[in-house]
Amino acid sequence: MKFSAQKGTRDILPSEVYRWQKAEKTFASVCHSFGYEEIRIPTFEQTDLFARGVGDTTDVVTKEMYTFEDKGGRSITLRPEGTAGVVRSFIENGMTSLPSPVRLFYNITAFRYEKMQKGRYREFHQFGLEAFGAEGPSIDAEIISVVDVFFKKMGLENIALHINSIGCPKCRAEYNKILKDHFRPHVGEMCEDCRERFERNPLRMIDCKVDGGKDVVKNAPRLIDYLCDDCKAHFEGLKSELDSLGIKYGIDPNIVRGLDYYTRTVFEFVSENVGTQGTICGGGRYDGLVGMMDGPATPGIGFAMGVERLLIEAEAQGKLPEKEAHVKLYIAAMSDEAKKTASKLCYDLRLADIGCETDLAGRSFRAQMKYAGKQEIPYLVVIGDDELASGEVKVKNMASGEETPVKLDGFVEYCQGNLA
RNA sequence: GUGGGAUUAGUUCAGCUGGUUAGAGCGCUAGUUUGUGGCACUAGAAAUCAUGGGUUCGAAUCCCAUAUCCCACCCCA
Repeated sequence: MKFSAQKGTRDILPSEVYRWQKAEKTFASVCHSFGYEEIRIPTFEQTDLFARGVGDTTDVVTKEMYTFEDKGGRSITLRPEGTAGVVRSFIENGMTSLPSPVRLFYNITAFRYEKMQKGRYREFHQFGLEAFGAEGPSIDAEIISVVDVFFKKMGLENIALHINSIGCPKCRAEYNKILKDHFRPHVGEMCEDCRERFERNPLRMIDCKVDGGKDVVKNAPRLIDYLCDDCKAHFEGLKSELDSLGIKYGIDPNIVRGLDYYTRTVFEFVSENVGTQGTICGGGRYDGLVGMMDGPATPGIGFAMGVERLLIEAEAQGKLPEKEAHVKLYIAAMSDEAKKTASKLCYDLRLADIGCETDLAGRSFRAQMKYAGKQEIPYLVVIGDDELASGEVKVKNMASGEETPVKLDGFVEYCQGNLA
């Protein structure tokens, strides 16, 4: 019986983990530069949190959650996204009384039971952030610019930003009526899902891939044309802030977002390179969510970015980072006596944060050289009888072939200053 | 949940219409006399041909089922 990684999960091996580390470091640093602080939340929560927070009619909640009963009889769910947990933590830990906006970012794994394909896994990684307590459109522009700056720091270009407004409960109720009036005569011709959507959430009929080509859908009234005055002003405000930041965007009235908590601003960063799962990053405002979770009414906004998709995009754009050499120096030893010296030297180097290796396998000198070459270790030192006698070694730069004599006494100090 | 394609050494693949001991490149191990790597040469390890059935004198090859992977629908990050 051979074990294998479970469907929809994958190992991130040393040969690619450095890409993840680069992205994680960059994301954290960009977030910090905007005043966002990292939060780490639990991997699982009580099931109701997601049912209420994400919306109990959404696909994510109805068919994609990893839910189980624990030994104490509690219904537990592996988080399918980050926002609900962060909101819970925000309320539970009294962050509502912190000066606003409260800015939080996170780097999490999330779990959805889905049929996998390109850029879509059952266990996947998200970078995300949430900002609480800011009502005006400036914060909307700010979190969009976090993504924009992050992409730039990753060297990525041409990832299209689409924005839309889906209004507040007030204008949405109004619009739903108008939309239903529009679709009512045609419901019979629409797909099964749409007939269901007509009752539950007519907004989503516009987004339908099956009926999308039909005139009824194309000519459907757009929510964005029926926003209330406040929502309209908010959206205009966002556009003008983005303009003044020089961030390009397109308005896509079809962005609906499948999570129930969104209000007003919704946006996506979309790429052609990721397959049909083109959305690298999606987010929006959720002004009702904190209140819905029994916290004090607090506006909120956030986004989540699919790290797998981000890295697919980086690869497509040829912007994967260089792998850095953790081991800087190889010490080849020619005798048992030399090996003792080499081991001690390595020990001291490591205390000084300098990565190094020496032979453990009892390999021949030649084989040691071969190993160091294959590992592409950038510097080499040979220790034999001559070196032991003279107390001096030659540090060879493998790229240039250049050799520098260095006394064993003070060797660590030399390495600290001179190994690139 | 619905479709399409795939599954042969660690890895990337070859193996024609079923015919004796299943191959290659890369990688790995060792060696090419213990003083300078990547190259080259030599040798070696490594595959119950995804799993389970079936057809056949004979199956990696044909059929069925299952699993997994990839892609699309759907949904989303």
